[in-house]
Amino acid sequence: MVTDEMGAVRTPGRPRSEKAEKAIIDATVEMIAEGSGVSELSIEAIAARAGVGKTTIYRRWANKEELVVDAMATLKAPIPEPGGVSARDDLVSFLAAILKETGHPRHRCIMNLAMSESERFPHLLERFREIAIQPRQAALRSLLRRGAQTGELRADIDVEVAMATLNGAMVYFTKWRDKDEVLSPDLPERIVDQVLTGLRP
Amino acid sequence: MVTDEMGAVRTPGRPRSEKAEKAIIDATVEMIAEGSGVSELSIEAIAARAGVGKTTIYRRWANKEELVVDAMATLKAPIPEPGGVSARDDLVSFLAAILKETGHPRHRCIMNLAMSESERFPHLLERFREIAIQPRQAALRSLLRRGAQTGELRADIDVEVAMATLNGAMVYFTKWRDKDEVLSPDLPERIVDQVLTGLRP
DNA sequence: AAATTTCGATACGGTGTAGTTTCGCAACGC
DNA sequence: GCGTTGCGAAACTACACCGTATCGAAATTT
Repeated sequence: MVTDEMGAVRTPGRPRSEKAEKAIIDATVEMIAEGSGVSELSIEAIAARAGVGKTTIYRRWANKEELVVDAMATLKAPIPEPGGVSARDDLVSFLAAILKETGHPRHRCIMNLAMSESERFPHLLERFREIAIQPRQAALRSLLRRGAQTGELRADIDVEVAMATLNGAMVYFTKWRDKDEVLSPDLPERIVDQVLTGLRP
Repeated sequence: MVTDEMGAVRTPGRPRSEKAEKAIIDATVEMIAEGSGVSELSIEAIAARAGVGKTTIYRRWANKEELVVDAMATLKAPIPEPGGVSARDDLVSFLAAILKETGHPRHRCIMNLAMSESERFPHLLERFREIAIQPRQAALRSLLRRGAQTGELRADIDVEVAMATLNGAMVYFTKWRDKDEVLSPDLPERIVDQVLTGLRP
């Protein structure tokens, strides 16, 4: 018996292939990114795409949902950087980062699942909150709090509502715009400036 | 050969049953409202639920997507009433109407489809825009324009961004709140007031 | 070398659905 | 009454996928 560098016991026999594991998860992520819902995802298709036997999948995951959950867990939330000069600039950068992500298939993957299937797959929803929603909410919240402290924003702002308007506006544009309507790249600025300034004269 | 009151030619033989047609569409809507995605909907299940032979469905619709499209077409956009005293009140009423709808299964049906499957089913997306998005956008847009005309809002507001923040904020709360977090009923007011006032001191 | 475990491949029985066809009956115009 | 068409029910063929089992080869410990 042998222990690896982590101190874990290594059992005899051929070790599990990390390459296969990665290929399986990659295939899963790709297929979701291409628009497959969880229910359309078949183990057979994943195995074929990953160039792997079905056995290799079943040996590692008990069911589809767990595989998808693990696949999502590999998609790290890209850290939105807080380090700007003003709250306004930080907010613009934050929204710009989100806008940029939506073009990336990996995060379209997260989005698709979040929007559609989270209701039917509770574990998935849980993991999704953890990976995608909460980090961003936390970042945005601290941005707003800091702005309120420095006096750039009112001290009594409703942070949750502010988060909803900013974040919601981006989602609205990226998900519900007309099919071939182009997103103007200054969207983040327009949104932030309007939210900061308000609509009243 | 006979013509009905619309002047259309009535072919010989037994006429198609409107009752069956309604039952089919109702069953479809119900199942979607309960969380079925388009791909999970089976013609067989619809037929069984509607108390109808599969033949009766296939005779009318060539495929599932067309059936779903027709089913959605029966869900009228509930007219958001414009007749308030101030732009602020109108906006609050508008958001309140949307909030109320989200509790209603029929509109959860629309929402679910819109969020999830619209990318994969272009006809569906098209119809969804027509039924759900465009009427609301139009109503909200005219509300904002009117507010700008009366001077209650600035004359130079970015209407599209304003729509996105208001509408997006509601969607954000209704879709992405924590599972058992309750929606405070004054949400529409909080959103509208913040969007109108802005975040700056 | 022997034992053990995983690998990809393939095959298997079982289930669910698609879409078609057939049946006997019902509803309509002629 | 007759011809036509729609009706619900059932049977049918054809897949796709599930989850398991089996295979010979490969990788690793003992």
